[in-house]
Amino acid sequence: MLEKNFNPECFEKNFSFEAEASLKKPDAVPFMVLLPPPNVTGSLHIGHSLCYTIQDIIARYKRLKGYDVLFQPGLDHAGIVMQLLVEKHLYDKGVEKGTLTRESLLREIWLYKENFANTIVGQMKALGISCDFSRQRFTMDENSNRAVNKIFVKLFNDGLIYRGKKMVHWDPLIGSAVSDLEVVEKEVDGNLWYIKYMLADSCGHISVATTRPETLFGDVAVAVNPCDPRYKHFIGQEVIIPLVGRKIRVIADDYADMEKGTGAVKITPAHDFKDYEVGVRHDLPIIEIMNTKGELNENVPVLFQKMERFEARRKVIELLEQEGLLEKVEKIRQKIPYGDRSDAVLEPLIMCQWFVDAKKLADPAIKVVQEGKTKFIPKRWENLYFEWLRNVRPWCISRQIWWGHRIPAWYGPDGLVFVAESFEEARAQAVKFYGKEEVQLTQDEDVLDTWFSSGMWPFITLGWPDNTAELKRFYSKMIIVTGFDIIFFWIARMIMMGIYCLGEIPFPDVFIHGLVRDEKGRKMSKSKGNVINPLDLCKRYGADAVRYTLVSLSSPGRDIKMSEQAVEIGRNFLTKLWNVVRFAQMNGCEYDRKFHPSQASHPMAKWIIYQIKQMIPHVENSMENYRFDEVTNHLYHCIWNSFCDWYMEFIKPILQKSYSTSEKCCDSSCTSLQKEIRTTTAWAILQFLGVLYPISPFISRKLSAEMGVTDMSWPSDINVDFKDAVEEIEFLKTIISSVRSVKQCLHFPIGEKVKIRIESEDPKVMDVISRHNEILCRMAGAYNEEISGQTVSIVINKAIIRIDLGDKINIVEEKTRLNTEILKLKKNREDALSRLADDNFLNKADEEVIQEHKKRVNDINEKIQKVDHIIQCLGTT
RNA sequence: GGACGCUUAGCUCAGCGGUAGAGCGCUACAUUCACACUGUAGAAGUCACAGGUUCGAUCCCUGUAGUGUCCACCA
Repeated sequence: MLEKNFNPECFEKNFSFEAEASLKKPDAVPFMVLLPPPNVTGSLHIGHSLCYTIQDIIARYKRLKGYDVLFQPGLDHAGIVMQLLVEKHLYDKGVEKGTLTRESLLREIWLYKENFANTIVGQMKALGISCDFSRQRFTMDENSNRAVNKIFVKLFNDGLIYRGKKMVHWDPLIGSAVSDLEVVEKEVDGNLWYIKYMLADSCGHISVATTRPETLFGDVAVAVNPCDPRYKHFIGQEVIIPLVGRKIRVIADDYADMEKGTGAVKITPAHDFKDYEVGVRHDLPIIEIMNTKGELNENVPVLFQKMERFEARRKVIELLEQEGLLEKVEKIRQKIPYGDRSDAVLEPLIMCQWFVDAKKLADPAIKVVQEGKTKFIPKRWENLYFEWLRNVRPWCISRQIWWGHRIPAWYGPDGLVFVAESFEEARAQAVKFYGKEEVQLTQDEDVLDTWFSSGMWPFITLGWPDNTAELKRFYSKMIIVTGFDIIFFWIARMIMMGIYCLGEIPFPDVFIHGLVRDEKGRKMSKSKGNVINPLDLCKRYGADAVRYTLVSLSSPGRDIKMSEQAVEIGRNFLTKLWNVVRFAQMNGCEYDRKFHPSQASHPMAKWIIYQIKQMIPHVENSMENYRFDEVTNHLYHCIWNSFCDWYMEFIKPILQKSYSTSEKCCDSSCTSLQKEIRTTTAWAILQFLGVLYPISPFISRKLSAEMGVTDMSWPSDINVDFKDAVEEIEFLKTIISSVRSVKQCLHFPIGEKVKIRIESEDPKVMDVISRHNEILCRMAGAYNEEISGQTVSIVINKAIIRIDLGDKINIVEEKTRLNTEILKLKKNREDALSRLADDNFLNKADEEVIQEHKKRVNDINEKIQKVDHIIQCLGTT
């Protein structure tokens, strides 16, 4: 028997879903949910909870629907993030950064990796995620490493990977290059300094505005717009760089914007992306003035050498001011690029790095989405995807850190590079190339961008490059669920890599969910202190409630405003369910496997069966469309409003034993009626639990087990036609609600029963009333008997319900109420009639709509007639 | 600067070419009946604004305003 209090903590921990997660159905249709691998560093945040819950719902639903589901978990090695984190941990333990060798640092990181991984798996299990943990993968597994090398070599041989000297975003704090995507622009307060560059051959100067005066040491020109009348005569002249005295030429280039600054801009090709392009156009020299630590190098005056970049900036300004070369300073808001992981100001530096020519990979990836082979849901995210891929730039994939896939490239003594899947192969290449027995080779020090291997996730998790059975069975049959923020980082690259490596799309559907924000709509962040920890919530409210709440709030293309209070939505609903099941249990509702809904005879049983029959296709439709908010909505109303509020109240007298003895209309089948109701009730509950199971699996399992059913199953087709019974019950519901409403509106004491009388010329209506008289009176708080004197009357379909409210009734008010009602009815009738009088409407509207309007008019007429009649009666009494 | 969203009840959000919906909140009543994490009833909306298409627009189109996000941008 269920405990009185619904306490998820007591039973959630007892359930493990590993058995069903690893269950294989070789004869069924394969379907795969590919879990985006969380960073091995992380613990799960509320965004993960939503993402994983959605995937778990899909996986469980598909399992119930008979698919052979592979729900594949894994972890990402998270190169830079992981190395930074472990270095910090070690630092806290007293290990200075830079004192460990490559090998010893990697050893340490692997140890941490094991710990972190266990934490994440534990958290996922607590949330009830039913992925197959026996198939847990890691981006640095043995086969993944082989895959990475193999693809690197293939891309290299195809000319799609190259090593070259280019300008990259450099993170001085991490000491590594990063890709464009790892740059975040932040708007900050800054200064715009106006500096005088004196003319070399005559007096006068050109003023140049800059936000980075320290880079003047690397200046090689000053550019002005060829159309700018202010500077036309300066073109070709020489100016002197302040503090260094080097002469540079004034050049004409469209790049100089007449509106910005002074219209003259200093050109520093070694330290600015745009300036670099100008330098190339004008064949200007490149002067690098900064080292990889962000300090000025030997190409600047001695005073500045080894000076940190921001210190150098202050010093430059100070000296310029002393020399009277600083014209003015302007306070501005400016956007500055920061590293997304280090939060350090990035420097554009020219360096030798490895790049992927993403442009060539992008074209087929654009095509498959255009052709609808891969679909984004909601569709509008495709725009973002196209936009990025069409403008994709070379992808810098080398990172100057140690944790990650080491680049499979080896250098000969003369610096020549040999790219191969292994050292042995590289050596063989080198031996052949140099024609010597022994060649000294050194491997490239760099590792690959984490996203390089993440891009292969769909197939390395299935065992590629080995030709496994899983690969054959599940590749391109999977769904990806993720947030829009990694469409570029991950989705685009998986599609590119998938097509390039296997010649086939990895997945037909990409479902993009919204971001989880705080209750005010702000992004959650540690610094704001508005982070909601999902595991705390699970502890307090239960994982089921958290899961239910998250998806009930998630609508397509919209972010979710989440608060702790919101979880009460799920908690309250599940408590209600718990209680109603407990009540059913207390009343001997037992599941009977042999029961079929078509056997039901009692109208209320038929009614609830019908409600469930109606709900199932709605839920299925919503599931197929990834509308989990709709799924919860359908369930909520069917369980709470239909089942608890109406059905349960309705059958209470039947369930409770005394009913069977006092009920007169029943013959010996009384106990069989009771049995039918009990069985129907249990059956209904199990249908609900089956539908709820994908969303809130713990409680579904728990309650199911209480009903003696251990296997969860999706409701099978309910093929019944209970139209008459449904109409009958709906009619009763309206009467009950209306009587209640009249009683309360006129302040009739709630606890007191009111006298009612129901009249109708239709014998069918009177039959319904007499059959359900007892429950009708019970639920309406009334008793049905002769009434003499004043009544309030309401019209429902073909019946008039007269209610005796004693001294609460005021004839004048009652007449007013009825007259107002007639006015309202007439207004509605007028609306409909005016449409029906319009030829345009009659000619052009759908026949169905016209009929509907006609019926509306008829119904209203009938009702007006009855209400009118009531008013007449009031007048005469 | 470019692109994409959003604007519906006090709040959070569904919806839809044919009489405007839910949850929460609010108001009144009920006090131990499975459930106060409850029940019953109720109030509450110019569907941002202006045009257009249509027999009919909250819904489709155009524009305006407000708001949010992403991309680009170190003068």
